[in-house]
Amino acid sequence: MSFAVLAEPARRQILDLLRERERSVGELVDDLRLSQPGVSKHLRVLREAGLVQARVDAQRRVYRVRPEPLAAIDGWLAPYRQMWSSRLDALEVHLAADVAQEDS
Amino acid sequence: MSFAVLAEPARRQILDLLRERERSVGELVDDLRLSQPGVSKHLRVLREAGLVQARVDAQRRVYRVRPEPLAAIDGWLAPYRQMWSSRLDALEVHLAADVAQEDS
DNA sequence: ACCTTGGATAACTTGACAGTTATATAACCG
DNA sequence: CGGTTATATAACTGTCAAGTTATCCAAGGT
Repeated sequence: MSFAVLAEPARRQILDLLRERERSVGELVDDLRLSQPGVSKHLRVLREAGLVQARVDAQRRVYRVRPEPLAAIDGWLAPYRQMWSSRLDALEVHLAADVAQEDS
Repeated sequence: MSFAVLAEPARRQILDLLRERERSVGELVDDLRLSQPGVSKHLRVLREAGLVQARVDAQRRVYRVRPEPLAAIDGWLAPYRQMWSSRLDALEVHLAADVAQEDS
């Protein structure tokens, strides 16, 4: 699972940037206060995790997001999502009950 | 965001175990091939991230999951979820079109 | 052909963290 | 009380990963 890949803030930021639109490495370097090799290294990790994909445009590599691997994370999260949403539901019921009490 | 906390497989495993039912540290040690101080250390990280909560029962500390902080991760994931689900939709449409073509 | 641009890779340094053993703390039990 | 159980913390070690600079490679432009 790619949790470890996403643990790095710079990599999440890269994904967020690429989510808007695809970008070349140089554009990412401008946005990410980080050296060019640093960006390339993160991109490599993301590429090997299948989270981004590079297209060659002359001397540039233009990267874009591939969201599919994130489904695994979403899957891990799913049972917990039920937990916190049911707790929210319970909270709502509780609050509603309080309001009802105020009426009496 | 607690991505870094979840990057550690042992910590995800602890959460998964606690999701079934609350457990004492000792029970977790039995399940997680890991030394007792190792487990305690992971529990500390999880506790400080608000992902687990300890209840005192005599000499034991019984831990249980607090799923709320995972909502932040879910929130980060949300826009990507749209991306991959819309891609799946597109795939379905594509497959449906293929089937339709076979009919002709 | 030469120089420049855009990225990737290499080599290195450093810091963080997971795991360990040993020890402290605290509550229960006889 | 004294011993035992349950957990936390301390101190240490080793590994790994992120960041850096320097270098390589490929493609473009003139």
